[in-house]
Amino acid sequence: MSDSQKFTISCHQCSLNGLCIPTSLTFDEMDVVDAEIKRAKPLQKNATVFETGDKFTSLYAVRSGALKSYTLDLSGEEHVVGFFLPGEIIGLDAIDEGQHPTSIKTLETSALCEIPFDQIEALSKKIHNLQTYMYKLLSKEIREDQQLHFLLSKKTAEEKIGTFLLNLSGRYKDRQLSPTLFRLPMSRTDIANFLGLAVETVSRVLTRLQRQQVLKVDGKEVEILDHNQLCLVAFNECPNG
Amino acid sequence: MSDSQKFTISCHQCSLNGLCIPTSLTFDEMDVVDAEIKRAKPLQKNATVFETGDKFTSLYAVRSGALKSYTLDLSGEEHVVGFFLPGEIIGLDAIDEGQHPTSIKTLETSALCEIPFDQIEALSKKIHNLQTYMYKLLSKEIREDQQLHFLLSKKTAEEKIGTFLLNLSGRYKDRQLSPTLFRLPMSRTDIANFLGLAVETVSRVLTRLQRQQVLKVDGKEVEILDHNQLCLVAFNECPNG
DNA sequence: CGGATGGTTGATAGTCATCAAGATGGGTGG
DNA sequence: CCACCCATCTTGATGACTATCAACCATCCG
Repeated sequence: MSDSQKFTISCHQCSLNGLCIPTSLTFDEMDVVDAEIKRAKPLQKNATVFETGDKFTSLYAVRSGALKSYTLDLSGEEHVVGFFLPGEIIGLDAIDEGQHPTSIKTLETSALCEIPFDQIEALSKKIHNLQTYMYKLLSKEIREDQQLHFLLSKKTAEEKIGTFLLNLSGRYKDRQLSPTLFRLPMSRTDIANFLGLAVETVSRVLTRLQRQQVLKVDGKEVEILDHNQLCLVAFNECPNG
Repeated sequence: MSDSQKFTISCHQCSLNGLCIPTSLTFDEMDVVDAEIKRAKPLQKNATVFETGDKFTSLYAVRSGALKSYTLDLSGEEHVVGFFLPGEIIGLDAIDEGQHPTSIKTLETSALCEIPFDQIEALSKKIHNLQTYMYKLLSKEIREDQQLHFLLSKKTAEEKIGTFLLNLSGRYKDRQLSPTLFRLPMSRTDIANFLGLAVETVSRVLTRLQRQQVLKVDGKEVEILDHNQLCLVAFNECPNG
């Protein structure tokens, strides 16, 4: 198999699994899009993809692994902005100013697809669904940020952590992975930082939920034992009544 | 002057002041865009523009006034998601799902331009700068939400309110209004709700900042007396060293 | 004038941060 | 292969910030 063939195949996977463009691109259109997506580049744990202030040229689709985005304030304190799992797109916050407002680091060995943004701009004028996809992708991020806003401003520590776990669970489920048994790719410190809590609080809540038979926690391994109860903790409500 | 002429003129203002498309549309292109923007519709105080779950068809550019977006949780509690001032665009969070995740109410008499989204989609394939503008607009919102995330998860009540006031100040300044003397269009309750604080805390912080000669507060009228000091309160830092 | 809404002020209590110390565990080098 | 070490995590004790409860004041409007 020639190198360019492998490339095309890997990039078809990008379109289908990585970029997740959901519908109705023709195969020809997919080829055009794929041709612009650069080969996935593998990165070790703790590698920096880009840093605050770096020039923005490309979006990145996560193929495998997990990453965090963060900023540093003047006193050097880290602020975790979000986490990225396979299938998610990195860099949407950088389009506006042409430089990245956040830094990105891998939390474990990861692979990314680089997608030059000027190509997206050019192609999205020709391929209607790609433009629609981009608008929806950006809009979805805004909507999710609003939910996060609610989480951070109104919820207790227990609700925050419950919601966080359910969110991760849902994202794993979307990727055909187990929604009840998974591994936290990030440290307790990162979780605490992201949720605006102290590490100690995260630790305490997790052990409390474990004592209550809602979770089983072993280091980074988490098993959701009682999904309904976890929903109650997170939302004060339960999907089945 | 014919009705259609008036329409065009009002809509040129939309492009320049309302939509704030910053650069390089030709006059012909502006005419095309403007032709699709519906006449500003005036709304009284406390009017509902749309509600959670309503079908999404248009974005709205604020021409005058002020609005808030909010959701209601199951117990009927309101959660204020954000505020909109003249020149800002409402509805970006609705593109993804095709229905509005939030409700919008006017905080005072306001006027909006309705911009059908299918027209934006169609035109942004023809007019490069419009597509770029839309990408940047959406991206900017994401970036600002990240800053809000930081505000809510890490800052104290005083820092939150200081930052909130400076944010408003900046937005008024962008609109050629006084950045030091302005009127809060929203109630203390809305501010508290938005920032994840109790009304009492907002009230206390405002009076404290007034005692410290940082602000002058009279009901909804606010005057920033000591901008540097307010920056210190908000960010622990001061623009001039 | 009186009720309603919104805002301010005071007293108390609860949640969570902070400080401190111990436990666990993964990685490295001897 | 083991021992050590550093980072991460957990657990406990204390205290601070801010929510809550309660009362009072101002303003608006019928």
